[in-house]
Amino acid sequence: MAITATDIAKRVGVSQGTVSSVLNGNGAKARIAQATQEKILAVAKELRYRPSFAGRALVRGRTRSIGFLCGDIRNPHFNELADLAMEEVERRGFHLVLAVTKWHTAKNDLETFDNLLARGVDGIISFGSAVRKGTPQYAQVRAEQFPFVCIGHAVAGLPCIISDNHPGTDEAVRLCQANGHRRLAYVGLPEPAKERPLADAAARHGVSLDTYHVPMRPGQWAQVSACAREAAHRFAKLPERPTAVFTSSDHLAVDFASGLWEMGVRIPDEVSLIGHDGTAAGGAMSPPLTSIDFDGAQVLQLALDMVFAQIEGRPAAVEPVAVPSRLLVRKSVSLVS
Amino acid sequence: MAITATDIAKRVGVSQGTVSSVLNGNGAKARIAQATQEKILAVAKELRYRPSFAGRALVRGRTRSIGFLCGDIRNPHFNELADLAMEEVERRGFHLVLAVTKWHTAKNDLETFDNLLARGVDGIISFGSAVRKGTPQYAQVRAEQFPFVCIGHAVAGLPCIISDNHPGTDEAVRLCQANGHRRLAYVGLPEPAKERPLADAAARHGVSLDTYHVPMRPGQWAQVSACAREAAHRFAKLPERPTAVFTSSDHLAVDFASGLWEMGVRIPDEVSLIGHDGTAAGGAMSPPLTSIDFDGAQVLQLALDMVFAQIEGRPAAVEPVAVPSRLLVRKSVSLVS
DNA sequence: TTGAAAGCGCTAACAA
DNA sequence: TTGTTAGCGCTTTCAA
Repeated sequence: MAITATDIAKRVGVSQGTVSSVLNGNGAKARIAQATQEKILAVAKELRYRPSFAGRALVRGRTRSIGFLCGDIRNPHFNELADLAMEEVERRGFHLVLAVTKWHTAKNDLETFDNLLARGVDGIISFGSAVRKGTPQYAQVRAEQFPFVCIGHAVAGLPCIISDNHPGTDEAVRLCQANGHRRLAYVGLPEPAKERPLADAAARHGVSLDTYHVPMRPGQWAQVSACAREAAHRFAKLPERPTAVFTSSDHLAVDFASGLWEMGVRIPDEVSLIGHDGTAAGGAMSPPLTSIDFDGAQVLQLALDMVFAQIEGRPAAVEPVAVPSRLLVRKSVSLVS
Repeated sequence: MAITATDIAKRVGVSQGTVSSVLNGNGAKARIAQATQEKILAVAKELRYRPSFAGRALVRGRTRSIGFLCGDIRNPHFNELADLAMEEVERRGFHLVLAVTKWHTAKNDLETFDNLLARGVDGIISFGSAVRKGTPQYAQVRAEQFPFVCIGHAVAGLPCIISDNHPGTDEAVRLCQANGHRRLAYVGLPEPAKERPLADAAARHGVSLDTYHVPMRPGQWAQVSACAREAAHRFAKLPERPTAVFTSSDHLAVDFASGLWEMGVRIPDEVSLIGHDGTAAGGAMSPPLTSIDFDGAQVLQLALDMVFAQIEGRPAAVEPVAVPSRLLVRKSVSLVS
């Protein structure tokens, strides 16, 4: 069994309460004799004492941990964000608990959310859209004022941060247009928040837009790669191909590009490619991927500020905060051949 | 405040102990009346009761969570493994708590390990090499018989799983040799476990081997990408380039390939590339990366079996378990031009 | 300057 | 069939 504060107390010959005060740095406040303090500290170190997480959490009513709910930790969009979040959260003395839903189903999303709650996290940052009006979880979060922030989806009545994809998308379409592209394509999951700005921009700049939804049913999440690859194969065989492809994510773009490569279609010479999310992983592609970025660092900072504010009792605004996207120009768009 | 078992007890008009029994499925064993059980269950659901994590952990002495200690969650090797681990661990009713060290320093590695302990995890799977003979952590793990498994590094006296890189590396070198390659290169971190088998195989197959260590000092971990890219730039300018490059990881290979692309050097036409770890991310490169795989799924399964065995009180073997690597042939190796 | 004690929410053994 | 009780390890207040 691990060693407890009581063990130390016995060794030093003081009460457990005294040990607790000293170990929490309240020795001075509690007016414990210097000598006693030193002895306690020494014994604690010698025995490699570490306070019981559970004991502490129980009495404090806090676990000092934040839940991070996302669809897939393999997706660079999420693992890069998780990485950032971990760093920041730890800087604040908290831990990050990851939970991935694999986007099986909305039901699974909610279950994962419940899991996180069961895990005793003090707040949740969610990239899913499951916690929405009408679900018991939504009611609970509101009733308990549970610290919560949703990123990427507007949830009425709850704090959330959404990306305004218009500016970045418009820039991207303009770039394509300037490079002579007249036929664009969207390849990816059905995502109105990304497709609408694209359709708008295409119309505005007088270029056509074809849409190829990657077929992904619930439970198929593991096969994104395969789907994107197949989509690329089909795309390559199209009689008259669009010359620039917008994908719903960098993650998908990687596989799509690989699929094109297999078909002998080269980027950016034969097809230009534009991703979404502005991940570092996109930047490490061959060629580096031009992408519609949403400034993850800023969004995350905002999100964390919002959860921590709630944890500290300051309520967060519930009007969606919109962060404008912008184009991250790299090397996957070129003059149409 | 969240709702407690006592709240339910009051509402139903029974004792808190009764509520606890029923909610833990011990209603029958405790011979609680059917009607009472139903009432309790109903109220619990209505109030969306969730047992306090801390309370439960305290009395059980377990948090039902496993720590996953790795260097970098952006590295596909780790995030793919973490993904697998999460799934399996959750299947067993546990949670996975991630902790990344960024490989700053050994000291940081140990601190992160301590963090995980402080977090109250019931066991740790570590990809770091910090917990080694001589450290207090090592002593503690042994003294407390703390459930622990190290992957990738042999730790005397502690359960560990290492990869025997010889078979896969030999296959890879043979493949290169058969394709006409006479000059190989190793690009990556100094990693004897990978370099030695490579040197052996090169000698055995009569091909030369140059070594280019990517300069990475502690704290520079964030710049792997930049380093790999620069290494590629330097490599591209070499007067007489080796024709096949072995990297220390798929992660690094991605950036190295991108760097080569920028210099106009094409894979596999001008340079063949072989990665390490056999990640899905490598398979999504253009071209798909041939890689020395170590069967992460099997290793992880083994590792989890070992931690869970220890958690359940069965001690695990402390002789290193070696898993042979094998070559994952994809499309980044071709005939030398 | 320190000890004693209450109580956080829960489980489990034992009474009633 | 159900209630009571004793802790789990900790923080914190109040006494001594």
